[in-house]
Amino acid sequence: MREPLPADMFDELCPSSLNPIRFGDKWAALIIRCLEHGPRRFSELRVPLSRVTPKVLTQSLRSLERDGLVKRTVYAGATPRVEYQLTPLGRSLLGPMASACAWAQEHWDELLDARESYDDSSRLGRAG
Amino acid sequence: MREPLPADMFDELCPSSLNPIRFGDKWAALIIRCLEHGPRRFSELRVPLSRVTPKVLTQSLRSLERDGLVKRTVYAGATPRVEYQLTPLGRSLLGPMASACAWAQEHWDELLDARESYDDSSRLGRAG
DNA sequence: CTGTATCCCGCAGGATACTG
DNA sequence: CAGTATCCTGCGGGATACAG
Repeated sequence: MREPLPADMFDELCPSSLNPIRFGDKWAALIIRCLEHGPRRFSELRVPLSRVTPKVLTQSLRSLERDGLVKRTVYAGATPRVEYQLTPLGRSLLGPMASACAWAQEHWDELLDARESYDDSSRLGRAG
Repeated sequence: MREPLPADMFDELCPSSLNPIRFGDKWAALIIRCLEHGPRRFSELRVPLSRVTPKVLTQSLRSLERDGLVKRTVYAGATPRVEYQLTPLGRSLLGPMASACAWAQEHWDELLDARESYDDSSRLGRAG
């Protein structure tokens, strides 16, 4: 209950200071879930991710590709056709993500309540 | 393998567009792990989180407190003494976080390798 | 259809110094 | 000891338009 903490968490724990725990950029997790049940084309992804501009979607996909989580396949033909799919490495993230997702489902209300009462008492306590 | 995706992932899946999956701000996950084995004082947190300025550490802690994940306790006395500890809600995050952490430990090398070969072929392929 | 090209901006987060 | 106060910066990410 009172062992000293390691001197530098950045060297001691997960590589790169545990930042992979954030699962990449803002849309990465959502994209991965969109690919969970099979390959999708760019335009197919744009539907559920309607709030993401094509530029940003491309950015995120490139980043995922770079990290070996997603594979991009171009099919030759008259009209462009590109498919994105999870690599085995990408699939291996589904477990942890499901775990985080379940947490959110289960505790989201608590978190919102906490937030609300914190804000309330701040407003009252400091009258502003 | 080709069911259509839900129209808007933001309404369909985890609350707030799955963003809780990012576990808060840049340092949140690290802080939570620092509190895993019991309450810590501000200055105790500063040691392992030596790269985080006091301002930012305070910010993150406040945010965690606001979300009901961390409890802040002030002990009266001659000199200031403040302790931070996980709430039950905060503890409930340890599971998912451990899962994400284990993933990072296990697959970090693969990810780095992927990144490297992606960057290499970009450099060669486009000669830039 | 699958993206780039530009331009733009808020704000998380860092540096540094100071306080009760 | 446990923070604030200020100032500053990068860049993630959005809007809009265009291209192969």
